[in-house]
Amino acid sequence: MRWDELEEEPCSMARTIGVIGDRWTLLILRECFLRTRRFEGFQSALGITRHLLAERLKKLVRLGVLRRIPYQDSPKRHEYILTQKGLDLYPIMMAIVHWGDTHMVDERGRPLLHQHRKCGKNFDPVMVCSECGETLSAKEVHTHPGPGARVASAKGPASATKTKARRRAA
Amino acid sequence: MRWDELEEEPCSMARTIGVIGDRWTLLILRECFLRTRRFEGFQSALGITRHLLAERLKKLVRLGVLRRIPYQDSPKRHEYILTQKGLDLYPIMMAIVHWGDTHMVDERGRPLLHQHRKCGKNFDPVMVCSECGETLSAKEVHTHPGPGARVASAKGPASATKTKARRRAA
DNA sequence: TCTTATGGTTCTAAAATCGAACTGTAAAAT
DNA sequence: ATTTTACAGTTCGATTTTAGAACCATAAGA
Repeated sequence: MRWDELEEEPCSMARTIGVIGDRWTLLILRECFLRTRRFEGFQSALGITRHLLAERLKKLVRLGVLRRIPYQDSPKRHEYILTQKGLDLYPIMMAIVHWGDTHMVDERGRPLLHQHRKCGKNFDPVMVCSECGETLSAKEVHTHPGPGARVASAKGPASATKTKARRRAA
Repeated sequence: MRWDELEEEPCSMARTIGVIGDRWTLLILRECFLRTRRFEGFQSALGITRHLLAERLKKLVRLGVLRRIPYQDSPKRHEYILTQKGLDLYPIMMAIVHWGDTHMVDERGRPLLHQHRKCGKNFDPVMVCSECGETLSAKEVHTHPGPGARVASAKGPASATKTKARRRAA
């Protein structure tokens, strides 16, 4: 399975990984949620090479996660801000941070606390069932094929009917 | 910032990315949650090269995400199963799947549905505040430094006091 | 005029990944 | 008895990605 095939996989996880599944992209998105908007800002905060940063930003714009907005002319300058599609990545980011808070902190404790404006308290993100509101864990969930599932073909990677050349973005 | 520096960053997200922040690792973990346990199973489901698979499994075991359990002698064979630390990745996986379900499905719909055993219904995962139970979104959250935050040094990547050579696992 | 700020692009070297073959044990098939 | 299959890797050369640094371009400021 190559990278440009990921988005064609009949699996929402594989497709999402095709968008955010590399280290720099996730760190760039972290910066976005921390209100970084400009090339220099990303570059100095992350230490990413300018080359890769330019490429990743382009990709995120192409996929509709970021929007490229001019904020001055001559020289043309742009800011990168999250679209709604990008903002919707927030639960993923928070889940990642929370796992790190739980399993990867050192003796000093958490680097960052999160305060819920509505209730005023520092919180952890909790995943619940949209239907009954109860906390979810892996063992309480049963998965079964949905309408977009691939037809059960012989095993092996990807689908049998080679769906090449049908590239679409977002 | 190199990969082996990620786990030393004062950021739970960076540290977590050091563990799961590459494409193959995330796909391997997807298979784990789908009950795959053996080398051949991962390999044929994913099409990953055996070389990389062996390396990634080793890494996940070293980091305490998977446990390597013998299931027969001569020849020695092992299964890879999620530890509690690994099971705790579930909210991340579900958040990733849910984003894909929302933004990356084609006209046919979702490849996979999730049913909550307790209430019996197909559900979406929802992220709520652990303190008040309300649904969370990025704009309602304020972040501030916690005890493990790095002391504000001059800007630039990572900390000023080069913390090299202080490698620890998990 | 020289320096700085910003947002890139280009280039070479190093690292990661791919793809395929190979190793080794033991059960099953011929 | 010999060959084939299943499984779990390891090894190795070729390809692709990433790192690191320099370079280009525009305009403001010293």
